[in-house]
Order: sequence, then C-alpha cells, then structure tokens
Amino acid sequence: MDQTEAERSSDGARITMQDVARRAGVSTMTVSRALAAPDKVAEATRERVRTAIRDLGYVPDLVAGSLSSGRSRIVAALVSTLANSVFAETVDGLTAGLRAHGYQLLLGSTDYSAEAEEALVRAVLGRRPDGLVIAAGEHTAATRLALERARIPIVETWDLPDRPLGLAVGFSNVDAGRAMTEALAGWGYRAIAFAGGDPADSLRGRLRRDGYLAALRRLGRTPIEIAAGPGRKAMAAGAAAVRTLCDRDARADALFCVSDPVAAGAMMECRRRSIAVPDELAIVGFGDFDIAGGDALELTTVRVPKYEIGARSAAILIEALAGQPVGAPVVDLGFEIVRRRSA
Amino acid sequence: MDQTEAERSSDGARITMQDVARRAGVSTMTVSRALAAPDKVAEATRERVRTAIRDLGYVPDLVAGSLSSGRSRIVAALVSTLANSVFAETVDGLTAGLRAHGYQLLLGSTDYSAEAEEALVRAVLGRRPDGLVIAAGEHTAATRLALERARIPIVETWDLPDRPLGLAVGFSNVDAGRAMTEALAGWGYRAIAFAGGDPADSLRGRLRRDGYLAALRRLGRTPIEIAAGPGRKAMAAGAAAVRTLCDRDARADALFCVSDPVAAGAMMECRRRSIAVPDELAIVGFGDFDIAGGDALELTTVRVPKYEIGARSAAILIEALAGQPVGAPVVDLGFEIVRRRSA
DNA sequence: CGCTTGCCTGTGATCGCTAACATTGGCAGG
DNA sequence: CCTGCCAATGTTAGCGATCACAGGCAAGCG
Repeated sequence: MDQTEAERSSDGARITMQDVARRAGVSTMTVSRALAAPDKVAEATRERVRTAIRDLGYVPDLVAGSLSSGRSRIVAALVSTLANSVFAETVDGLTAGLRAHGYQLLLGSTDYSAEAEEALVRAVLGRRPDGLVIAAGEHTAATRLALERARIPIVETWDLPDRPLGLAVGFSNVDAGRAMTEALAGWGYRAIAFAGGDPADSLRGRLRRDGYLAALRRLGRTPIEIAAGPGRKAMAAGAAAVRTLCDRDARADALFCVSDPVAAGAMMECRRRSIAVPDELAIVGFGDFDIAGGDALELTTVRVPKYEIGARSAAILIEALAGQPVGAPVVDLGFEIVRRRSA
Repeated sequence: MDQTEAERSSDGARITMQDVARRAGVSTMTVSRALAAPDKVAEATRERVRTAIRDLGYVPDLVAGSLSSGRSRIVAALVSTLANSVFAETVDGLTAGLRAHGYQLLLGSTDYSAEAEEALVRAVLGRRPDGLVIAAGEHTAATRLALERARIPIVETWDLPDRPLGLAVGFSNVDAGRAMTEALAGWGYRAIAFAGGDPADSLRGRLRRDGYLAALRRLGRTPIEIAAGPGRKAMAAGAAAVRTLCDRDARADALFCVSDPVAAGAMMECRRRSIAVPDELAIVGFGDFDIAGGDALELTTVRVPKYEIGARSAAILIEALAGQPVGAPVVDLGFEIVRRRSA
C-alpha cells in the first residue's frame, strides 16, 4: 500500500528523490537536474522542486549519486599523524579549498607505518575518491602500484619527489636544509652541528640533513652530526643533543635542529646549563611552529607554507579534476628563513 | 566482444567483482561472502577467490557496497579547525579507534561559522555516514533537526552538553573552570582574574568562565574579568590582558587564562615588563598544549584528555553501531590540574 | 530407503541516483 | 502550413555491490 510523503517522513523510511519528484509532480530526473544543473530546468519547475525538497527535508544520497555518476566528489588525504601540528594546518588548507568546490575530505592516518599505509591505501581507494593527497615519502611497491592503478590525480605534498606519482606541491627539504646551513655560515658561525635526521627518522628530516651535509661539503667544513632518535619525544631529543655536544670536545658554535620542537628542547637545555644563546651556541629549528615565534624562544627557523600547501593542493587537484591540463604538475612553494634571536 | 580479465586489467576498465567471480569460477555472491564472511565459504573456494583477487588487483567498490547494504562504514567528524592543535589530537584518536574496526573518517571543518556548519552537516549527511562526531557547541535549529532526522548515532565531544543529541564524550568545562579557580584560592591567591571567555568566544571558553564565576561566588570574592577577544591571535590577547590588568588599579595576584596560548602570551608580557611569575602574578592556562609543558613556560594548566576523547568517541560509536545498548551515553573523562612553576 | 538437517553456493531483485537517449510542444522561417 | 530546431521533461538502463530466498548435495537418522 502506498503511503503519502507526510506519512513516510514521520515513520522510519528515508526520503528519496522519488518522494520529492512525486510531491513536485515531476520525474526524478528533473529533480536531479534541478539540483545539479538548475539552468536546465524551467524557473517554475525548479521552484516547485525546491519547495518539495524543503518540505520533506530531503537530503540527496551522495553514495547513490557517486555510484551512478562515477564521481564521488571525495578527495582522500593520507598523513602520518595530525598531532604536533605538522599536517594539521595543511589539512585545514585542504578542507577549505575543497569545500569551496563541493568536495569533501576523507582522512586517513598511517601512524608512520609503511604497512599501515598499504592497508589504508587499499581501504581508501575502495571509496573511489576522485583524487588523493598524500604526504610524500617512501611508499612500498604495492602502494605505488595500487595508486597507479587507481588512475586518479594524486598530489604528493611536503616535498618535491624525484619521481612524482603525478602532481606535487611543496618545497625542497634539501634546499631548505642547505639554505639554513649557508645562512648560519653567512652569519659567521664556524662549526655548525646538526641534530636529527637519523636513518630511522622521517624522510623529510633526512632530506634536510642531506641539505646540511651538501652545504658543508661545498664550504669545505666538517659536519658534526648528532643522532636524535625519531618521533615523539622531540623536545627531549633536543635536550639530549645539547648534552652530547657538551660531552664531545667537538665544540660547535651553532646547532641546526631538524625541527622546531627539537630546537625548543635544545634551547631549554642551554638555559638549564646556562649556555648563552646565541652567543655561546646558536640554535635554529625548522618549521616555524607556534612555539618558535613566541618571545619565549625567539627561535630562528625555516618557515614553510603549511596551510598554503594544503590550499594549493586542493586547487591543483580541482583543476586536474575539471579536466583542465594542469599548468605545472610540480609546484614549488619555497620556504623562508626567519631570523630571530636564537641565531 | 568479450575480453579476458588480463586484457581488461591492462586497458582502462575497472575490475569488478564480476571479473573476480569469473576468474575464480564462482558467482559474485560467493566473492562477496569470501570478503565479508569468510567462514561461510568453503576453504578451497575461499582460496581460489583470494587468488583471483590478488591476481587481478581487485579493490572492492565500497561505494556500491554502501548503497547496497545501507552501511557506509564511514564516520563523519565536524570540527571548527585543526590548527592550534585543539582538535588535532582528538581527530588522531578518532582515526586510530575507527581504523581498527574498518571504519573511516570523513572530515569537515566549519571554521567557527554556524552557517558553514549547517551547510556542512547537510553535505556530510548526504554521504550517509554510519555515525557522526561533532565538537559540542551551539547548533542552529536546522542543524539539530537535520542531525535528528539522520537517525544515526551522534557523539558530541569536548564538553558534556545539558541536552545531548545522543552520546557525549568529554569533560565539564564548567567544573574545570571552577576547579582551577578553587585550586588557585587553595594555593593562597586572593585576587583571581580571568582573561577570555567573552560572549564572542567559543562556547567552551564561556563555560570555563562560568565555572570561574561560580567558584568566586561561592568563595564570596569579586570577579575580575578581562575581555580578550576570540580566536586567532590568542597570544596577543594574553599580552593585552596583562596590560589591561596593570592599567586598572585592581590588582590581581593571579590570572586564569581561558587557554594555554593566551596564558603564554600573558607570561611573555610579564617577562617583558619584569613582572615576576608567580610571585607578583600567578598565571595559569587551560588545555596543557605542547607549549605549556616545556621548561620555557612551566605553565600551570588544566590537562584535558584530548586524544582519549577521540579514542573513546570511536569506541562508544562502534559499540552503538554494533547494536549493543551503550552503557553510559555520556562519558565524563574528567580533567587534571597540573601545577608547574607559573602558579 | 526416504526424509530431514545443515552446509555451501547461486539467483534475481533491489539500493537511489544519473547518463544517454527519446519525446513533447512551441515557435521561427520559408 | 510544413519543417526544423530548441528548450524542457520523461524513459530506460545501468553503476557494483548485497540481501533474501532458493536449491543442491552430502551426511545423519529412524
């Protein structure tokens, strides 16, 4: 037995385009058009449809729409973690850029594990996203294959890969590492040490270290590397680095830390040991996190366009999805050395 | 003309369950079962299906699956922003908890705008998520209605609402504000000021202020409120608060800031003006952000279970989705006052 | 020996929407 | 008056999976 729309809306049944169409006295196709291409529907009809939608509280089922049209209007993003705010701003930039064009973000975090990434990639691709944003890094062969098979635009971020999967938005971590090292040299520091970037560390950290090494090689100086251990306990690692530096008789006059939290830890250890910064030891970080800017630290650092990376990724992806030939597949957003009191 | 599976995989066509079924010599239903309920398929068959899947690189289309089954295995999360790391950890906790159960996260950010939220809610509900997590706060009537209509479990986080939409995981901002105020009193501070929590500020900030006011009322003391302005420029607001405090002749001996960044700004202003902390002025914050812990600030603050909120939200949601009667619909995770040097 | 029982598998019929094509009617131009 | 075209709407056939319901076949039992 047939129910009226009013009845249906009061019981559990979900309201479909059918219901709207019936109420507006048109076919479902017209409703669909009124929603997706309003200019192809006569003014009066459109109005009737709109009213019906409002009256019924109809919410289009985008899952069904996606299946039917083959476009999901979803973009997936894969990051290692949102904590410590490295990617958080980028993701913010992404959602903002996507929302404006009716896309939504499916977020996956890998927790720094390559196998987790592999599983996640498969799961995420199963949602048939129209595009995908991924923090550049090492991917397993299976991951690369799966991504290629998906045949959707892919944006790698936060570095400019040698062998891009497709598009890329970021900056060169190597160049940035080199530039900061050269800047330190330019400011007169002679013995420049580097903390972090161990093999076990993130790819980006290693790249920064590579830049550091390249710069020193060019300057004909001897690198002073200090292992710091990866991840979580970054501030502790920075403190440890300063201790190591004191223990070794190698006496550096500048310490380039792989990231701001490490640098913050280093600065605190200096304060504890009454090492004057920057007079006895200059300290610089990387990333320009919130902590760096405050007067508490006045940390010299490399500012990277975190939010912009997300926003531009969204933009370039949307271009690609619109079928426009993308201008430059690899966008270098650069970086900026910000000199504050610590160096 | 019929193509073999091998050919199909080399041209553009997408590999479907059909292809797998054909190759394994079974029906699609068996493939579906081998994936979703392996124990209902004979060992040998299951193995053949598994091989076919691997050979073809088949990735199940979860969009089609969702439409068909009515379950999307997607949970949506709505936050105001990921920046300044308030929600970032919570979202991390969420993804971690969800991933373990095969759910994925659709992320929306509202940018603090109620209308944006309204639009976002409709868009997100169109994806037919199985559940939804939302940062508690004020919602427009339309939003509430849409959420109720969706008939899916909803978890509000970061506060315990009076009139919950369904489930809730968080802590009481009012209680936390009161507790910190009472703690300050207990430590011997007489004139306790509060910075932030203006009407224009976030709901949570206002609730903390309410707690502060309630505590002072109970203690029979006069509140000293300092407007701080909402949002972005939190550190600047903190600095301004200290200035205001100096200008007024009301002399407070403690300043309770609505959030850690505000407190950090306040501490820096004190340092600039050579106001001894905590001897001349105690300063406390809220949230236990990264900046608070470091030796640079040694900020006394209220620690809230950011990651846990996400993790528990995931857990409770999954329970609800499994059809289990949820134990307690409102989970109070509490908070903890962390005393460091600043008070 | 026939009939139940239970395991494994297959057969349509959807799920709610959109692409592609078909249809209608009105109006301009010859 | 007929043709042709365009604008507005409708019709049909899927998209790729899952659900509910059958069947088939072996073993078990009286």
